[in-house]
Amino acid sequence: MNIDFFYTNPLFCQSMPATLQNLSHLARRHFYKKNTIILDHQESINNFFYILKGSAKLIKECADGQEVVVDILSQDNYSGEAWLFSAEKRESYTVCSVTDIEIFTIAIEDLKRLICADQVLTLNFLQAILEKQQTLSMSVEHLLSQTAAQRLGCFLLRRCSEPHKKYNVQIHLPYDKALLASQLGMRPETFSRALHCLSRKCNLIVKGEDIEIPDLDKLVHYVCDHCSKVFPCNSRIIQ
Amino acid sequence: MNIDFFYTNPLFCQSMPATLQNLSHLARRHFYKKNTIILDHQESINNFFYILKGSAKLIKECADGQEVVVDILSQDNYSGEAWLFSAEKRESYTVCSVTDIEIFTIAIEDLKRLICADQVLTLNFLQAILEKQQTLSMSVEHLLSQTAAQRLGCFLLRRCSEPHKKYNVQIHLPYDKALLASQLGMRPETFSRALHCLSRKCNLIVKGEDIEIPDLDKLVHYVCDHCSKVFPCNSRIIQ
DNA sequence: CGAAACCTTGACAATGTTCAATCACTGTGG
DNA sequence: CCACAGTGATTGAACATTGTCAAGGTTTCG
Repeated sequence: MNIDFFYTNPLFCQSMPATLQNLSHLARRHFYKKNTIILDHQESINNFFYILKGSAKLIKECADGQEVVVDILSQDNYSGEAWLFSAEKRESYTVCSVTDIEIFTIAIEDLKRLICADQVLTLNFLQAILEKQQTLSMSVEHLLSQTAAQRLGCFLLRRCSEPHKKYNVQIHLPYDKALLASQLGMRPETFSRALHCLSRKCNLIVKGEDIEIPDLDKLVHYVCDHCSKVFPCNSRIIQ
Repeated sequence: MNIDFFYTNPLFCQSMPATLQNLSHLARRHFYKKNTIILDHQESINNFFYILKGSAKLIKECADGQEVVVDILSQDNYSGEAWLFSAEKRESYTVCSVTDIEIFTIAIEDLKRLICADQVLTLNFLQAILEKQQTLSMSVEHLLSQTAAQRLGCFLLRRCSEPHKKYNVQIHLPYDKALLASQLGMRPETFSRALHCLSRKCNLIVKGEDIEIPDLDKLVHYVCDHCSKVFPCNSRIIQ
């Protein structure tokens, strides 16, 4: 892959020149159409991947056949780092594109070697993964304590690009309502009702995938009173 | 703190001698009685802590006063690493002892300096935090897809010390049922009913805090069919 | 024994799921 | 251009799960 990417990307750029060189040799670029499996169970265990453009969902499948969307990743998100140091690899997931997508992959073993040989890269990964951990930990808190409508409201708030604009904020939903629903831990029907509930209680105006928030504080009050964080909280999801 | 601890602890022992020396100078040991606040909001932001003996709960408080138990930590667990590299520290929690407890703390800034100066320590932290991340990610999956009874059953399975013993397995609940309930994301009443449900459907025999599982496979079937992992899964919680 | 803490139970309310029906939008072929 | 199929979104009704509140039971410990 083009070395310029690694020279400018925050996760990699501070590494040693030799590391960047190696990365550019070992990373493989891929393009996929919307709704295709981009990493199957086997591949997801052995590869780190980074989204250059587009978004993808991580799907876990249960013994009984049910599928759970455990995460949705967009540009500059990545996954697969979980298996860097773990010998036992019982767990796996399928990665499926949500839009047309451009990614690069690198074999876990190769990445591990590079990380172990470069202190700065190790530190960058440590930092990046701590940020990811905070988002995960927030998800847990929300699933434990918030209703469906509050989780949806929180999602909308985290998509506000200018947190200090308080009136007539415009938002566009980034993907299918059904997919969004599963990310937020609810059925599409519940999602639909939750959105309706927010439009009643917080005066949202919903037009298909476009949502207008006339008075942000109303939504903040409805959502953030039941969360330990203070709006505008860290875990923004602007894409 | 005694340097011997650092020389033998898996998270620290491979670091450079100078690092271990520094750790032992900078770490402060503390003892607390059951049910006391061991780190308040302010302290939890500025300190890494490690449990030497006992257990503690992490509590987040919402704007409306409600409290959520986001995690329960036991011996050799730690927390506070989230703020190692994050400048903005809007989030915080209170740490409260669940048993009599012995911990050591170290100022985040000190730990950060040591980590940045020691490649092996950085790698060890990266590895440890990736393991933590897997557990968190499992929690999300369970909260998204399992019922209260299944989550409880999963907890019980993860406490089985010998995964290959299939019959008449004995388990002891590690703390209050109410606390356990909140960790599993349910009310005490729901917990009580979930336990009752398991005793009916999977033949568990409940005697106060002691539980006997005559036939493990029955429970595994009830719980793990709705999970992407295969029993005995990695995330054990034996204490 | 008696108080306090913890746990359980029942009745009911709130929330979310399931299933079926309908609607809205889009693209296709005639 | 229209009819039609297909997909995604919404709605209603029945149901399942979980939460809430109040009461009563159990255990522990002085």
